[in-house]
Amino acid sequence: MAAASAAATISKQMKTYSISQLAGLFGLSRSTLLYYDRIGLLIPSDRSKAGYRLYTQRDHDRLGQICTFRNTGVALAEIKKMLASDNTPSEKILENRLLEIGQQIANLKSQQQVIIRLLKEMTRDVYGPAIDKQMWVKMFQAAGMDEPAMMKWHAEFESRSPDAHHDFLISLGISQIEAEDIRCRSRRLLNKSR
Amino acid sequence: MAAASAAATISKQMKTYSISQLAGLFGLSRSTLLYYDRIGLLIPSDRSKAGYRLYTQRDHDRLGQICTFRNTGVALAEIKKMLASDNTPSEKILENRLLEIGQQIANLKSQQQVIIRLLKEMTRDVYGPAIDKQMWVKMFQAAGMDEPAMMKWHAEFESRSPDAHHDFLISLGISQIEAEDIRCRSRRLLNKSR
DNA sequence: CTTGACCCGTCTATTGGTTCACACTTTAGA
DNA sequence: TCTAAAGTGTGAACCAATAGACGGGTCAAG
Repeated sequence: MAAASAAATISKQMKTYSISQLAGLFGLSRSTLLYYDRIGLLIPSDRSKAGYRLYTQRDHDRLGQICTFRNTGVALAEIKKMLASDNTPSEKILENRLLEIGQQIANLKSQQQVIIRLLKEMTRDVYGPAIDKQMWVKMFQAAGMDEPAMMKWHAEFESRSPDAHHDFLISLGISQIEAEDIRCRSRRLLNKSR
Repeated sequence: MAAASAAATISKQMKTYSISQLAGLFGLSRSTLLYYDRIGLLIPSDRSKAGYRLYTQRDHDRLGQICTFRNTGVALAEIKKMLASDNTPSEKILENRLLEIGQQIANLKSQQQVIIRLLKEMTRDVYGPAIDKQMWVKMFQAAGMDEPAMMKWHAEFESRSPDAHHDFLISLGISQIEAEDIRCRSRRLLNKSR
């Protein structure tokens, strides 16, 4: 029993990390590790005689896993479950998360639409009906959209409501011909991708 | 002064809404309106003699605006600012939000990548290296991906790391020829969109 | 006048932490 | 060896944006 205990107990020679050390290693704050301890997600294997948390290599590895799952946006409670039962009910959780992400992206995209509509209205009020195409491009670029993203956006707009897309393009002061060109390219992109 | 007061005061005949009525009208909960009152975002213009909140038509309209901005995901504090100064410093806020949304979408997409990588590893561990193509398609479909979305995903994978994409396709038990076909189509889609 | 539906304010819980206050321990330099 | 700084412990409060429960007051119909 003494031998078993010796094997099970954390060896004194083993390398341990203090809370701030470990946090720094993973780019987390001390507070976060305190929090993980509190919610039982990562409880340090040992304490110093003064009560300081001592994280072992195993704790270090576990935190690595936690960070990996955290990067998927899975809730901490779910991560805890996944690490507890180490076979693979994890799959379901990850698949659910994949589904969630899809919905969230869809939400964000619809928010984009709303904002763009609002900005369009506001700029029309202020600058008159003829808004510069330039200005829109600048605005989209400021929003992190690059050329392909803008093309994709046009394609989506075109598929969602072709008439509104046409009106929108015309409202930018773009010529009929150029507008038709953009719509045509949008439709082609759309056809390619389905 | 009596006349001015009469004009400024809320007329007794004016149609008013109770808190639950108004909430129902906009698909919100009573708690939400209570909260909006507490943070000063929407304070009812009047109270009944028993202290009940009475929302006027103007309150109703203001809530409409609030809901519109809420649909853009702008924080309530920002909405409050926008409604307070009614010219257009709102633009900056909306543009910032547009930027934020772009970042959030990028985050979510990277989360997707992480999950897909994890799921791939897990399924390989459990079912051996030869995973069914069928299974992946089913999994993606469960995640809300349709054909065009899957094609887009392949295109992204191809652009991000062509070798890994190739390995991935082969690992699904897909023939060299079919894999080449998919990669080729991915590249074409990619070229079209940039 | 009673009943049931509605409303009141207040309190708690949620997620993933962050920040604060205050006391104790460790470590470094003088 | 003393002291000051840095590190650590605990517990609590705070953030957004609600949701729900509580005990008690109010309103309309029967």
